[in-house]
Amino acid sequence: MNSEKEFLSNYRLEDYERPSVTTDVAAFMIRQEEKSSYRKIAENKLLLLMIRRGGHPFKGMWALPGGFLQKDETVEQCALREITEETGVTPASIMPVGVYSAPNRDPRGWIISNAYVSIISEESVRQIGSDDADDAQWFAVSFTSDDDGRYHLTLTYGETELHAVLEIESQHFGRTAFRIIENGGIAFDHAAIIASALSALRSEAKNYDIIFDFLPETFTLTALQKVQETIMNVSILPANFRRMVSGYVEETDEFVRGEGHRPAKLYRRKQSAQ
Amino acid sequence: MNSEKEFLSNYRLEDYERPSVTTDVAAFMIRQEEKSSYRKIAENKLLLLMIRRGGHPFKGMWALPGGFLQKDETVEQCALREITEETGVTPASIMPVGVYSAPNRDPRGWIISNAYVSIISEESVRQIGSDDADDAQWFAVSFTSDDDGRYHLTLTYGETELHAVLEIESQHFGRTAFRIIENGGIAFDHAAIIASALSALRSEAKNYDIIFDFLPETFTLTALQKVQETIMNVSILPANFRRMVSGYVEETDEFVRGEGHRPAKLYRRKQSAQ
DNA sequence: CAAATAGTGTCTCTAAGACAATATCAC
DNA sequence: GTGATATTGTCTTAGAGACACTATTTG
Repeated sequence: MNSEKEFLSNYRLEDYERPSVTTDVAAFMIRQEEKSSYRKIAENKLLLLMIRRGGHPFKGMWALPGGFLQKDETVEQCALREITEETGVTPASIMPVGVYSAPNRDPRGWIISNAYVSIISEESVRQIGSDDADDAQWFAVSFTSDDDGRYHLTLTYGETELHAVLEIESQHFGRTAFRIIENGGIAFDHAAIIASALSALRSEAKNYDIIFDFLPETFTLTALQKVQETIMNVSILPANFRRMVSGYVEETDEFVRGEGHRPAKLYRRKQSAQ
Repeated sequence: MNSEKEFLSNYRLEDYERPSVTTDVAAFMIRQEEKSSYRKIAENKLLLLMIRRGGHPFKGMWALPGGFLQKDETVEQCALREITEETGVTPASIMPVGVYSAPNRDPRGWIISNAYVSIISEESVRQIGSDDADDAQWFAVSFTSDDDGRYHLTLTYGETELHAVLEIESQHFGRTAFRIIENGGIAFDHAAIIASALSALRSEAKNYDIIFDFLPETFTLTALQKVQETIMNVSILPANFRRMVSGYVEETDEFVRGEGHRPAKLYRRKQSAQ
């Protein structure tokens, strides 16, 4: 009969084969485009951070930022660390989207990935600036479904356009897992991760949980509405949007002036549970 | 300059330290209790499968069924395999609830766990029977919150009562992650996994996605309502429940007779997307 | 008939969508 | 004043909760 102490000192985890564990992070940001004319409102674009792979495998293709789990951290901390290393910015929010563990998903061997989605405000990126080499870029995202139940993910940066085709594999919680039909030049199974991350983003945006993370501390309700419309890919009547978020925001005394029309009151997120 | 082939043949994953990866599964079942009197309807109990640990660490304490990930399977397949090995039954449904990777969560070393929740119908268990040793048992589950924002998880089997206290750590999607205040005799961090699994179960039950998995192919609407009430821990007016699920079910020609009151029509789940 | 569940009809209330109207600035 | 956005008010409609009522069986 062993004591627990004896047992543990004799225990050899190394006797069993183990996978390598990584995290891959889909980091999203919303950028205001150029105003088409003064006094018109700026359009928003949803952007995703991608890294061009410098080495094999999938050399030269684009992939999500990610890296190996270290012994002294949780997978969530690992995901945060990856984004901070890559952008210099700590994300406003981060959440898991799934585990990818198909035996042949990585040609280097047995590697399973914990996928996360994170949100970065444009403001924080502007403050830090970007000293990235040109191997890290923000791609504009488009994600739509056609009549055949297929989903089209298009990432655009300058002349580069990556177009992946996917279909639904399973649905749990508000989340959807996808199967890749064409990876469109996106490395590994990352096209599926990105699609799943987008569906997670939309699911969370439904109850206004995460849209604030794209904006600075204070914001106009119109700016908040544009974020919601950009993520959900819908358009909302201002009167209805204001009523729906009214429980989640509180007024400040500040106004935004000088835009060529009626000044807009600045709001901040209400902390109390609605 | 290497070719991809050369690169891969020289690649040594073993150069990096790797964690062991397990899955732990919270398997739920709903059992009809004895009728208090003839012609009265039977009450339901929510049950959770637990295993008494035969070895160190946490020897003699109760834990979720689980095991190490094998090289030729996904984590989801691993979870399915564990439940089938333990019960002889393939779950009607299975879904992920989170990854547990705190560095010191397992005294044996660096072990991260993929947690799943699965649903088993009482019918399937009754058909297979249980040849388990007495180290695998179904515990009755109670999960409530008090006014201080604390959550109380109570597992009962015969004389054995395990009572854990938890609080909310984070909320994403419909899911909630918990922090353990007292583990109540539940091994590892499994009390937190169970709490999270229950919140996942409730979240999924909201839109009637999983309640059918607790029942046989055909069922009465009252039986379906009892399942919903048991999981959500609420009571619903029959008229309203019938209206709400009407889009998810379709009639059969069968009736249940001989219960001392008006016969109930049997329904089955409607396959078409509502 | 009594006890019990099965099943239907309808009133109310809330929240979301549609739309009209007013307010306020920069030029 | 004009062009643009900011903000408010209200009509309509869909869906959930409450509740009263009818239907059908076994003993």
